[in-house]
Formats: sequence, C-alpha cells, structure tokens
Amino acid sequence: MSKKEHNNYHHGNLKEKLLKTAADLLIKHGPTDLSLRKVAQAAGVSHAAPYRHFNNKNSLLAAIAQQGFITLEAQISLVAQKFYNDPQNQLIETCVVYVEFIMLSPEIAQLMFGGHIDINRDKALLDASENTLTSLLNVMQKGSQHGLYIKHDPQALTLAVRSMIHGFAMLIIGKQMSSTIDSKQQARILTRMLCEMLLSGIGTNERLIEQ
Amino acid sequence: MSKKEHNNYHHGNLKEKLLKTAADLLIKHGPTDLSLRKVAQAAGVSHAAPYRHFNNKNSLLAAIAQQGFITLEAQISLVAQKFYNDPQNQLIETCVVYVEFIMLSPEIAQLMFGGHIDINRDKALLDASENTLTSLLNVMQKGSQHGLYIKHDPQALTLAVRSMIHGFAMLIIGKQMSSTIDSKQQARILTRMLCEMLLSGIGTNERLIEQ
DNA sequence: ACATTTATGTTTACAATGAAAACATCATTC
DNA sequence: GAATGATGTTTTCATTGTAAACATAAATGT
Repeated sequence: MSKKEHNNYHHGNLKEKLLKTAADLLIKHGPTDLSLRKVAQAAGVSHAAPYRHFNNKNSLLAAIAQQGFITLEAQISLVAQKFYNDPQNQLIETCVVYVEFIMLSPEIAQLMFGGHIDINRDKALLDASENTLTSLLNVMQKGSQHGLYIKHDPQALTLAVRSMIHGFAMLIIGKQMSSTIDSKQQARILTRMLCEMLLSGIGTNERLIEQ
Repeated sequence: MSKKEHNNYHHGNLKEKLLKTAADLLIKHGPTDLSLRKVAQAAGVSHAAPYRHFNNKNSLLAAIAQQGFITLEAQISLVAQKFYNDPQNQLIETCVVYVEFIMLSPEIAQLMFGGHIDINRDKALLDASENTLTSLLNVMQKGSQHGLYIKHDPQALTLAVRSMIHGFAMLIIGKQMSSTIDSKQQARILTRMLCEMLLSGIGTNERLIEQ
C-alpha cells in the first residue's frame, strides 16, 4: 500500500494513463488520427473504459489542454524566478519559453488555444488558463516596478507582449512562415528580436496618432 | 448558353455550391459538426457527389481556407489603396481589417491558420497564403518609404506587426481574453492601441540588450 | 462476516461518418 | 450517331463516438 507502483484497483490509475497515452498519440500521429478507441487500445483497456473517467472525447482533450496550461505556467514561473533580478531577460526568456513550449507540441497548443474546446465551460481548465496569463502579467509588473516599461496599464503591456509572442508561435506551428523555423536556436533569435522591437518601437518620431 | 444562370450540366456548378454551403455550415454549426454528408445534403446532392470535385474532406476544407486567404488579401489591398497617402493609418486600418476578418469567421480562420491542413501541400492554397503575406509586406514597405519606420529589414518589421496582430486575433477567437471582446468597436480600439505601442515601443531608455 | 452500494471495466449495439467501388446518365467529341 | 469522359447515385465497408446492459472488485454499513 505504501508503494503505489502497481496501484491495483482494477487496472491501476487509468485516468492518468489515458491522459498520458492520449497526449503521446496526439503528438505522434496528429489530432485527426486521434480516436478514443485507439487511446483505449494503447492503454490496454476496452474501448468504452475511458467513459468511466471522461464524459466524452472532448472532455479528455480538455484535460490534456489543462495539463498544457499547467506545465506552461510552471515553465514561465521557473524562468521568472531564474531571472528574478534581471527584468529585461526575464521578459525575453519568458517569451522564449512560451514559443518553445508551443513549438514542442503544436497539437497540444492547438487544443489549448484553438478554440475547439470552450475554455469557459470547464472550471479547472479556465483556472489553469488564467494562471498562465497571471504568471505572464507578473513578469510585466515586475518589469514595470524596475522601470523597464513606460508608464502604462500592466494589462495593456501584457496584452502587447502576449499578442506578439503568441502570434509568432502560432504562425510558426501554422506553417505560415515563409522560411520554416524548426530549431530552437532560430526561434530564440527571432523571439529576442521581436522583444527588442516591441521594447524600442519600430516607428520613427514624426508620428502623432490622432485619437 | 450566354446566360449562365442555370448553367445546367447535370446539377449546375456543384463545386462552387459545395464550397459555399460548406462555409455556411462551418460558420453556423462549427467545425466539429461539419460532415461531408451534411454538406452534400444541404447542397441537394447525394453524399458521394462531393468526391467528384474534391479528393477528400480535407481537400474541401483546404479550398475554403484558400477562399479565406483570397478575401483577406482583397480586404487588405482595398484598405491599403484607400489610405494610399497615409501610411500610418494604412498600417492601422490594415491591422483592423485583419482582426475583423478573423473575428468574423473564426472557424475559417482556424482552417487557414490552425495548421490542420498542411498549407505547403496545395499549390493554390500556398499561393493564396503567400499573396496575403505579400500585401502586408507591401504596406510595411510603403511605410518604410515614407519614413514611418526605423531602418530595418522590412521582413522583420512585417513579422513584428503580423505576429502581434495575428496573436491578438487568435487569442480573441480562442476565448483567451479575460474580458470577452465581441464588438468591432472594442477590437478596433485595442488594435489601434497595440499598433501605437509597437510603433512607440513599450520600453524605457536604460535598455541595452546584449547580443 | 455478510449484504449493499459504488466505482470501475467489458461486451454489445447503433447511428454517423469518410471513403471506395460499381453503376447510371449526360455532354462532348470524333 | 457511337465512343468517351465528366458528373452524379447507390451500395458497401471500416472507423468512430457514445449509450446500454452486464460484470466484478472495492468500499461501506450493519
């Protein structure tokens, strides 16, 4: 009992195993080829077994997305802590981590951000999503405290950074980049460049935007 | 023969009709509920008829995505022309149009950018996609000629604008915004704000990013 | 200890779907 | 006008999501 290794209640902790194998299959064979029955088979149970742990296929996918948000948030927080006293690199490395995460498992990213599952339906999923956003917001607030950014609503600053970095990542995995970006190196360099542009601005002086 | 109104060859120009009804169903009932058979039924033909015009379901979806790129490109070009002598508003209105397009039909946007269909497989689709990018690049080059932007690779400038605006739009339709953005008005205001931030930069002075 | 209840897994069943194959029909071309 | 190709239909099949009925092990109450 102390050791949970076999953890034998009927089949073991199926729910976790299903999540894991489903994520694996998703990454390996794409979202189109992912069927509940294949997941069940890969997990070594009958094809109806998953319904004891998930309401339906979408529910499973939502759980995978939730996991995605949790690990993304963890990675952001980790980086934020690592560069605690260096707000500039805190920002950059956060963005790098964000892009790398999406590039590492595009299918899961599509689950998280693709809008197929309505995120507001599932409380746990919504929480995970909001926590991720919050950790990014924290980074921006940290930078603000250090005078890194112009005086501006942190929400707005976050939106700008998030939009840019999210769009960049989604364009990459959407195969929308003219030159394919595959290596972490390339992504890192471009991410850094984008951050620089956003920080410094890409406009010249003679601009006066009328409201 | 002169008038194509009925255009009776067997059933009329089915291919076009299938595209149209498929896009309609897609917008009305979401991508999950879209089946070839329903499209066929809605178009008034047997369920196998579509296979005379499209290799498979993905092929139909790719065609819809292609249409999406074409109309997006058209709208961008239109705006670019409208603000031919006002590069600043040319940029902003281009971005607004981009966001509005994605907000208007999220499902089609997901087809175009979601990466489900590999864009590089279909020559026509790839062309349509690249043309859209080119029309955005043109706007940036125009702005550069007018001295609106810092001296920088137009490709890089385009990437920055595109990433930001694309990310913003995709976050909206991915239901990732804390406060739901539904009206064109809201989107326009935020889009403008984002453009301003990118132009002016959100960073303060004491930044010297080491390479 | 034993019966009851609950959690978990299996088998069976069914409708919807994508796709292929065989067949039918119309239009075009030789 | 016959041959040919384009277009649509019917039939067929494997896959899939999901529900229902059944089975069994674990937990719980007496």
